[in-house]
Amino acid sequence: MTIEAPDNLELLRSEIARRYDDLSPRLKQVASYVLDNPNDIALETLAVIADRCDAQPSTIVRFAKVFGYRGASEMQRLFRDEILTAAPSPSYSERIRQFQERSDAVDWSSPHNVMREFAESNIIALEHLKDAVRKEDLDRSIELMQRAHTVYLAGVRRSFPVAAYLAYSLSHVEKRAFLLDGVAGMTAEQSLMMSPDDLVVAVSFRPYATETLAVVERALANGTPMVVISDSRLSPVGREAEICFEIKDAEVRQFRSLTASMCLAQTLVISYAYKFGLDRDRAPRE
Amino acid sequence: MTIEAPDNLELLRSEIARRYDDLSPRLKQVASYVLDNPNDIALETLAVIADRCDAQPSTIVRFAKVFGYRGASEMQRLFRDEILTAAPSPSYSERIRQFQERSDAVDWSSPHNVMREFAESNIIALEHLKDAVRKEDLDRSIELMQRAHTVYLAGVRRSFPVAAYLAYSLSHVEKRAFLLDGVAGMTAEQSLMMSPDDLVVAVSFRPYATETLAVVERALANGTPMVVISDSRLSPVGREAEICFEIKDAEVRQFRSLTASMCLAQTLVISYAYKFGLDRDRAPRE
DNA sequence: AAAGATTTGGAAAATCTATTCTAAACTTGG
DNA sequence: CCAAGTTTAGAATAGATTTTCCAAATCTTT
Repeated sequence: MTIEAPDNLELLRSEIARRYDDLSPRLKQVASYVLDNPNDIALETLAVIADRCDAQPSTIVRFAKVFGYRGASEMQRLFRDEILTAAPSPSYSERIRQFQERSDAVDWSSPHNVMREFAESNIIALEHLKDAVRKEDLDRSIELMQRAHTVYLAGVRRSFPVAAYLAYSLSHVEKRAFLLDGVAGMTAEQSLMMSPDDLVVAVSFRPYATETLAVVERALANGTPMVVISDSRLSPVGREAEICFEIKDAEVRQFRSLTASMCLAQTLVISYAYKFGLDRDRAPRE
Repeated sequence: MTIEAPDNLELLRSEIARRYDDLSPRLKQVASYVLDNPNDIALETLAVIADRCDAQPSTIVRFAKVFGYRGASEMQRLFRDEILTAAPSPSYSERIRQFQERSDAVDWSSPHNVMREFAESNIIALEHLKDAVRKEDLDRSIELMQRAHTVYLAGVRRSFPVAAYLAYSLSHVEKRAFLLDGVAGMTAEQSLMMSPDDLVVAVSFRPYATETLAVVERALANGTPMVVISDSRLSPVGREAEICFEIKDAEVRQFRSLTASMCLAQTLVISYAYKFGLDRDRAPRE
C-alpha cells in the first residue's frame, strides 16, 4: 500500500512515469491517458474518462488508489486545481488585450518566452523556405545523389548536426554515405578518396569554416560534383558548386537556427527515398 | 420564457451582458461572478459556486434557466468545453491526422512537393511545441544546467544531431559540455565519469537505442540529474528523469522530423546564454 | 398601505456519479 | 496442466449534486 499521495500535478506525473513499468496492462492504459489528457481528467466524469481510455470506471478508481488517493475524485482535484491556478482569470477582454501587447516587449530572461519567439521565427523561416527553394535544384540534387557512388558529407561546428543527419539517414536509405568528421585529423586523407563518380554535400554558413572550405577545394580539384547548403550563393563554399541552396535560417539575436537547413536536408533524403522506393523497410528511425 | 440558449461561451457572455440590467439583484450577483470566474463555473460544484457568489445552489439553476438552459449543468458544459478546446493542445494528433489526410493526394515523387509538405508539418509541430512545453520544465532545466559542473550529452542515430548541436553550442556559451559519442567504443568509460554535480541531457526516440539507455542507467546509478528529450514521458529513457520534454515531431510517412527537438535544444542554449549574459561575445556562430 | 406579482431561501426529491464488492478471466509458477 | 494469486468487468451500493417546489420575503402598483 502506498503511503504518499502526490499533492501536486508535477509530482503525480513523475510518479506515474516512475512506476509505469510495475502497473498492470489496464492501468498502463489509464496511465498514458491520464498523462496525455489532463483536461479530460479534470473536466469529464469517470464514466466518460473510462470510456475514452477503454476501461471501466472502477479501473480509474483503482488507478487513483494505487497512487495513494482515497478515490478518483481526490486525484481529479489535482487536475482541476492546475487549471484554476494556471489560468487565474483569463477574463476574455483581458486576454485580447494581452494578445495585442504580446509582441511588443519580450522578456528574454524567461526561457518560455524565448521558446515561443524562437519557434515563431522558425515558422517564418520554414514558410520562406517553401518559396525560396527552386524545384529544379531539388530535382537535380536527387539526380546527383542517385548517380553518386558515394555521398561525402562536410560540415563542422554549427553545421555539423546537418551533415551528421545526412550521413546517418542516407545510409539508412541504402545510399553509401561518408561523414568527413575529422576524427583523428584525417579529413585531408579522407577527401583524397573523392572521385568524379561521387558527390559532396557541404554545409557551411558565415563565417565559413576552413575545414569545410578545404573539402570544397579538394572536391573541385578532384572534379567531384557538389551540392552546397549555405547562406549565400556567393559564399566561398557556394560559389563553385553546381548547386547551392541559399538558406535563410531564423536568427534570435546572436543565435542562428538550424531549422530550415535541417528541413531541407530531410527533404533531400525523403525525396531520394521516395524516388527509389526505399522508404518502406529502411526508413530512418532512431 | 427564453427560447434561445447560447451554444457557445462567446454568445452566452454577450447575452449575459445584454440582459444584465433586467436581471433581479441576486441574478445580477450571479451574472458578474459567472463572467469573472469562468474556470470556477467549469470546475466547481454548484454548492461551491453558490457559496462563492453568496447565493443558493437553486439560484444558480434559476440563472441558467433564465438563459434558456434546462439546468445549471447544461450551462457548465459550455465552460468546460471552452477549456477542452481552447486550452493547451487543441488536439495535436487531430491536426496531424487532418494534415495527413490532406497530403494523401500529394505527389510524393516530386521533391518540391515533399519539401512543401514537410515544411508544412514542421510548422504544425512547432506550433504544438509552443503550447506543449511547460514553463517550469524549462526554468528547471536551465537551473540544472547552470549548477552542473559538466553537461554530458547522449544521443545516437537520429538523435545524434541534436546531442551534437547541444555539445557544440553549450561549449560556446562557456558551459563545459561533453558529447558521449561512442568514438572508439569508449561510452562506458566516459559515462563512469559522471557525478551528481553534473547533468546528463539524453535525447532518444522510439525505438530507444540501447546505447542511450545504458547512459541513462549509468546516470541513475551515479545519481547524476537528467534532462530527457523524448517522444513520451513513459519511454524507458524519460521515465526516470527529473525532467522529460515530450516532443511530438512531425512525421511524413516513415520519416520523423527533427525540427521540434532542435528548436527545443536551441531554446535551452539560448535561454542559458541570456540568463547568464554570455551571448554578446561568444555566441555560437559557425 | 394593501394586494398582487416577483424573487428568494431552503428543504426534499430526483438524478447522476463515484465507489465497493464479487464472480469471472487472466497470469504465473510449480 | 493445474492451482494460487492477480487483475478485471460489471452489477450493486453508497454518496453527492443538481433540480424541484413551495412557503416566506420582498418589491410594485395603485
